[in-house]
Amino acid sequence: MDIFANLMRSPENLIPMTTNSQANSPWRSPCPVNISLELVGDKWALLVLRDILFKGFKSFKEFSQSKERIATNILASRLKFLTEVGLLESEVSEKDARVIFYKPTSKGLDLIPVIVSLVLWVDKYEKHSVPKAEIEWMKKNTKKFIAEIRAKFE
Amino acid sequence: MDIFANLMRSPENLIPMTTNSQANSPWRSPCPVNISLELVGDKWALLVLRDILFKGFKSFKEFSQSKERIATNILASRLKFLTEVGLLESEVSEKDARVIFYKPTSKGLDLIPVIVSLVLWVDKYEKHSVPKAEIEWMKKNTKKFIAEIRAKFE
DNA sequence: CAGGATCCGTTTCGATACTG
DNA sequence: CAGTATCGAAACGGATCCTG
Repeated sequence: MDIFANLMRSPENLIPMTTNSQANSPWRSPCPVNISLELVGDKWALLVLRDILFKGFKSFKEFSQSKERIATNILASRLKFLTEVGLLESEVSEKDARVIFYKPTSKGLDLIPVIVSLVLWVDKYEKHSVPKAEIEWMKKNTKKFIAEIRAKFE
Repeated sequence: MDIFANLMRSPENLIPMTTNSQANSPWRSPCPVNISLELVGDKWALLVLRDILFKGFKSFKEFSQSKERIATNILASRLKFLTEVGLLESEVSEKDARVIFYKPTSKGLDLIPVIVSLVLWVDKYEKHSVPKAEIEWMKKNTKKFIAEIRAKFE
């Protein structure tokens, strides 16, 4: 997991803008478009977040049994990473001391709109083997939808 | 670039839902949350898109000179991939036959909202070394902002 | 049995040199 | 200018092992 350590150490992961002399650019001054490489650059990070936010997964076991079959070592590293950057927090189950529950922080919950907009894009252009009605509702009531999911964790 | 070939071949890249028996899930039926792994799982794909959509980059040279210093072989593979999946299209410059211009397709333009929501999230939580005023305008006039960028390519 | 660490072969990345 | 070719470094991921 050296890559994450490096990303965290360096401010470069926040992709600063280059000079903006491009004619086609909509910006007058330096382009304020920062993308978090640490987050979007990893196949599993956003995936774990989706499992938590939209599927209600909480424990290591649930994540590992997800259809994508993430390897346990990879999963462990991602949970650790997401916790370290403040997107998730963990707590030991009261009922079973072996079980650790992961839940999104406020910062993590604020990613819901990002995932939602991505989901809507995917639905428009890629295979959708999922209920059309719910996607439609999600599209028409985006804010409410986001609020509802948020409410489940607060 | 075998990974992309495989992703394209397999419908698995559209992360189908597992059974949804989780108590905390907001879904009644299979969760319609598909994320395009091929796109978000790669550090460079979204980055190239950002350079095109928000910085107005067009040519191989411009991308390669971007601050993140993407290696030329990686850049070539990503441009090829993004073109193959229909997010970009290329055309040879009329002025210089050596130069190839890449521009977003309609499908690519539809990703603007995704990137915008990500940018707003990043601005809220990560270092912002960019004009606050423009981010604020972008936040308050999101739709107009998106439309303006779109208009530059249509 | 849950969470996760270790080992290790395989795949992918990415810096540089090089080519049409 | 727009890419390939090469090759060492890094990450993946499956199996297995460890610990409470």
